[in-house]
Amino acid sequence: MSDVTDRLRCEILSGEFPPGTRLIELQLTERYSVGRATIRATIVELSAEGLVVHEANRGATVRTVPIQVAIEIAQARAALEGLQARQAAARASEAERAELQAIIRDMEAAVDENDHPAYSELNGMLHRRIGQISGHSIGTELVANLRNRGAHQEFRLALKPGRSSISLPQHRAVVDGIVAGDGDAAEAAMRDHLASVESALRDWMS
Amino acid sequence: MSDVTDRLRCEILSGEFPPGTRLIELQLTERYSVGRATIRATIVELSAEGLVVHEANRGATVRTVPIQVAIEIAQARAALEGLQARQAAARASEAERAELQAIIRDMEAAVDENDHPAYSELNGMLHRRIGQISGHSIGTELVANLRNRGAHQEFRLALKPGRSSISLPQHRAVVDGIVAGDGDAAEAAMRDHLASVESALRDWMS
DNA sequence: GTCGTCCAGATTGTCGACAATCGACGCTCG
DNA sequence: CGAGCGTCGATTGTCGACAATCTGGACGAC
Repeated sequence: MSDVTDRLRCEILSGEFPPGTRLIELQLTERYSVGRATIRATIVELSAEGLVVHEANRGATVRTVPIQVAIEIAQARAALEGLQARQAAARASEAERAELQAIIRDMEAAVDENDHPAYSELNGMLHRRIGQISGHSIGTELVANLRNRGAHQEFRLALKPGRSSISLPQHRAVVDGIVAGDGDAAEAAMRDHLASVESALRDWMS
Repeated sequence: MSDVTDRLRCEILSGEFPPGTRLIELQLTERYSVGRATIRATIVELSAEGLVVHEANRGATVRTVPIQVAIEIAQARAALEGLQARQAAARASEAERAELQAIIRDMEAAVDENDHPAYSELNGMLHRRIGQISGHSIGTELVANLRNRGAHQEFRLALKPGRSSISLPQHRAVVDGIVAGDGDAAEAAMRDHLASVESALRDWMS
């Protein structure tokens, strides 16, 4: 919608407004130099995206995502992205298959060089690209929503040492399934991958 | 949020505003006797729910759902509700298992009496209840969203003669799996059920 | 006759101001 | 000294008005 919506969303995701922060309309008005009506619209929108909660007459706060809900998010993503992986296996063109393999190669290089930011970026790109290739617009939309909600936790998880060496072979399995046109394998690999994210979150619970 | 949001959502779902209708803010203002700011907020909200599309400087229209997208909705629901059915099988209390069986019995009665509205209502209640029992808040939220978006098509599909006699045994299989505590069976049955919805939609495509 | 331009009406985007509501502080009373 | 109540500041909900933008049709040039 408005440019302001993107900016606020970005600042929430980057941790500028930590979870639990109250979003006071007047403060945001002067921060972004727009009227309150605009701020109001962005808050309603981000509320629908699940990034903020908006109680009547009590204003909006940045959503705090309990570990339990982060686990649910990972489960829902497993279900939806598994579906996407299956369809991507059936629909990917030759060029797209090569592109996915190239991303995997870049990820291997990033792991070798211990370049965590690059790996994280490639990770996001791989998931997004598979969604696009699947052609599943609804799934892509819902997954983007879920990714927003879980961004904070995923960010922390990615920093855990040794995490990338666990997830890399799982990603490779997903891409192998898609390249081979084996929808069952691709879906299973994707669900495995996100199940491993889920169990890592459970460990983190303590 | 506002009471107006619920009213407008209801009227869209009931067909008062058919897909493609332009939603003009001034008309809605006088229809609901509220200011334009309120209407604006409800439109942003319904837009986020996917019920209406809202192009910049061009206003809002009731979303038209092409058959292709309706199929995607059914697929995404299959993935998410399959997950819910699995978890419901693991978590349902004795009372809840009995409740689900009671709904199935009521559905059988509705089919016997050819009471389509009652069957449709029970159908919705069964799916909703399974979502609640699963305790999966994220999944429940996403499924509610998807149900809204596909409401028109599902409505037409439900009117198709003989449809209930196909879907009833599928529903029974889902509940049987949950009652038996067999998560795999419950998930498979739910996915089967929504796959059959998908193929019915594909038939309807012609 | 057709294309491009321009104008008028309609509709949306944004703003500032007022009314309604909530939370907290301080005060009084038991 | 503690509980209940009233008041006050802060924040949100709503409204009307103005500015910006888009749509459709009329007009004129080629």
